Amino acid sequence: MTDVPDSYDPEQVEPKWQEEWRGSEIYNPEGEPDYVIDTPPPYPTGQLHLGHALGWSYMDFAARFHRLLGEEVLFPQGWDCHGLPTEVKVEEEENIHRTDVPREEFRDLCVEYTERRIDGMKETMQSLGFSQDWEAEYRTMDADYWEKTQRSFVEMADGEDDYVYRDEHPVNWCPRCETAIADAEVENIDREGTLHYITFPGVDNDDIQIATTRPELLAACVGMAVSPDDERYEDRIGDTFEVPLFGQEVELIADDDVDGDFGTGAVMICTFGDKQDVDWWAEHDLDLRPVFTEDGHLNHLAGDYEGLKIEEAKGLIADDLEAEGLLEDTEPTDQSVGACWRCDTPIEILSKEQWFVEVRQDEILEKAEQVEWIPDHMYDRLEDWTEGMEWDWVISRQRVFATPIPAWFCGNDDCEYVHVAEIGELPLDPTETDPEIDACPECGGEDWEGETDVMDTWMDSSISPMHVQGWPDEEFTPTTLREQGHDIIRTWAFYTLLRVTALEDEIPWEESLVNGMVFGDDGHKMSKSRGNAVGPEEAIEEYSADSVRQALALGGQPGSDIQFQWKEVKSASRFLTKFWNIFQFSADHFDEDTPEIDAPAYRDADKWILTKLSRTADAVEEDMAEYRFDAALRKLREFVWNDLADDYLELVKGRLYEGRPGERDAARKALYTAVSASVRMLAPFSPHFADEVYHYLPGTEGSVHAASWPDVEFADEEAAEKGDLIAEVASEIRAWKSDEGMALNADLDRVEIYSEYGREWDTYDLSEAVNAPVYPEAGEPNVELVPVGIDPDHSQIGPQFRDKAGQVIGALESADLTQLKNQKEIEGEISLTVDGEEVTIEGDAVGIEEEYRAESGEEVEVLETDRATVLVFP
RNA sequence: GGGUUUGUGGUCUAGUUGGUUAUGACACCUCCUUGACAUGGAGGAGGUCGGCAGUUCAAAUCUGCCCAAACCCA
Repeated sequence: MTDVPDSYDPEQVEPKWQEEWRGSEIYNPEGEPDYVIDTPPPYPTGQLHLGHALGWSYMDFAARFHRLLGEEVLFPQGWDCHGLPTEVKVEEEENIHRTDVPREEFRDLCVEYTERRIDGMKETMQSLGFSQDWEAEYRTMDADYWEKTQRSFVEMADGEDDYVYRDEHPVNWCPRCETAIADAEVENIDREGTLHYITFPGVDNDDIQIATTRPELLAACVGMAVSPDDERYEDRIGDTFEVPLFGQEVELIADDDVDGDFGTGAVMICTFGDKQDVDWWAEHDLDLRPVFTEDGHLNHLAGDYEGLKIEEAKGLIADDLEAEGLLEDTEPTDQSVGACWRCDTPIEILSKEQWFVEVRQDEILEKAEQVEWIPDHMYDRLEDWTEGMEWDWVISRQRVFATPIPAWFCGNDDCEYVHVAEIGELPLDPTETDPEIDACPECGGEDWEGETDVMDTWMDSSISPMHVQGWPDEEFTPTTLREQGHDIIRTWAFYTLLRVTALEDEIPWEESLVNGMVFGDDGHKMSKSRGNAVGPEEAIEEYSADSVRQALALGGQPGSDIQFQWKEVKSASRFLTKFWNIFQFSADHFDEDTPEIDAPAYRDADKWILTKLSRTADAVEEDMAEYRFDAALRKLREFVWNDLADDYLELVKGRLYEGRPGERDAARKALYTAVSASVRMLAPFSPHFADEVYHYLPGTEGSVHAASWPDVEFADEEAAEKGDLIAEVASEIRAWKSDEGMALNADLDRVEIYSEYGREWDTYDLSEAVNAPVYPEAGEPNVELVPVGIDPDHSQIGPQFRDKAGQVIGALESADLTQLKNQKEIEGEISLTVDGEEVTIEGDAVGIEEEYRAESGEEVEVLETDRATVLVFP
């Protein structure tokens, strides 16, 4: 084989194979798949970042590995299209407000925009060599997908279980996005606020002071509260006070949840400042005085302040309190405020009529426990989040670009009937279509008003495993794997568990593999302002996709955060070069018949490398099956570099160049087996490189990704031991030559090797490797033997002597070495006096370290390895 | 404030049920063009395994406390 290029050029090779794969069907499963990935449908931001690259690499490693095992793998790719950020971008780009154009037109603009974004991300995915089945691509904005979302809604609304309901209830509200949002979409941000000490004049009693960071909520004040244990207010429970500036009268109540140490120990209760207010309001049956509008202004209940923005009102009201002499003091305070995770605007809590999905914690957790979480502590996160859920999931959004809620309201103002569509009517947009039923079953009215609210996008993505499994046409069976970042456990994983449990009473996936975050080279979160952000494209261009993938695999074990390091990418690229050179050298000795070499006369070195290969393949397979990609790749690299290249290749060079046909064939066959197996094991990590090598390898047909996992059952323990001896001696002599300043191929007069294998081993390859005649010898070399120390076996001496073990070791160390040696050799045990007592130690438990010393003046060098004593005659 | 996770040579990282000399990579120093590879080879220096206490004959590993960081939650 001489047509193998001298060097490996990923810039040319990678695009070539990507093109090849695109035109083939190797990533499309045939028939019923065995291994199904519920790929996270990313939000089409247009940019695939390294965090995505990590998650997708994990999935691709798993997909390719399972294909090599002969499984039919379904690795689809979806896109979670709907959502606010796109609406905002489109508004910016078109310079319009979404209400400026008809809903349908605005939706079309969003679709068009999303398509462009998807294309960009797809390109990066392909340049990273991911092996999705693009025939199974889906987009949640397509009608055939959101038909499923609507169907799932209808089933959950109509089913006996009745998960979906409509109600007025306080919800998180983003005043900028002007929509309700779910708990999962609220993020807490820490900031410094101002604590206002405000006097509430007493009605027929003394004044009281409260502390609040939100004076703009005075208009919404419906009560005051103190801790029941607070002695300062012991006699004042039930007293009435007047709300400053606004005049409504409120009562002081006692509640355990008041923190008496904060501010003055008295707080005002408003509708609503936070969730705590909601609790108090519900528990003490207080009035509802909502003062905020949906777009973040004050309404008529705020009197003169009507129309002001919330932030403006805060300042003005504080000023006016000051003017009235009711603002006692202000001080800075650290506060944590809920904010919209999409735009960081502080959220408000408004009481609104919305659609909800009931959260049934127990049944979600029951299913979550049946999922295998990798790493398993990720289950705890889900459990914590689930148990901490206080409110049901609000699924309606006051937006446009999302799945329409298939429901209508009776057009008769006096009738409150709400009609949910039948499954047969779907997909539909209720703002454009009337229901199939004619008359309202309650009032007989025939006019219908379509629901303009749309669904939370998590309603789309939380049925992804069902979509992937062909629901509703096919009966649902759990997918095999869900891979995702730990940041979306509380959202996507949670909602998916909720939905699949509700709809199918099944787990969505058997295994949930969680990836960590990817940090920059400096160990910090990647950010543009920090200047440590790296995109996949940049890294590919610098070193190759195959190297980036290896660097991601080796960054740490799945689940832990990893640091993106250029040096790892670089060392991966060096490994590929090394592997290429090994292959190139090997290929020189291969021909078309090499794979067919039958009954080769393997020598010890061959049996040794095959045994090592077999062990490596087993270990790597085990790691891959457990998603320990880091360990798998590390073991593979060590085998290829240390065992195959450094040791085996050096040993068999002589045989390959000058051996007799039979001897040569054995080496060629063993080498072929090792290279062929290694390249297949590398295929999940570096698929382009692997295909390139595989394609040049004789006896192969088609892609390495359609090949099978190496099945090298070779176990010759004795040959493995002898091979270790050979490799060890070769390496020791190489090191010695290096130390002596000799050329590594310098010839030697002869080498004698004394080992437990005596004369019963194969010296041919070693002799070639060290360039000297090699004489295996039994017995002891004829040189002076000097004991230099002891090597106690703590695992024997420890348990035997317990608390005396330290003294025993001490006695051994100070004993006369020659005497110890004699005792051990003659009696098989060692007797010592320890602390005035006679103790006896098994001979096995004490190793005697000895060194051979050449007689002075003799032309011989004595080298010691673990398994042998080597006499080198230069 | 609560929870989860992490802390190993300059940097990143491995270490399965406690057991001799703690893994590898990168960087660093010295030497070497030998018939795959100088993107290579051989050798070397560099660690109180975050700290303190405890359990044990024996702790990177188990327990407790403390410190630091990341994430999640309040």
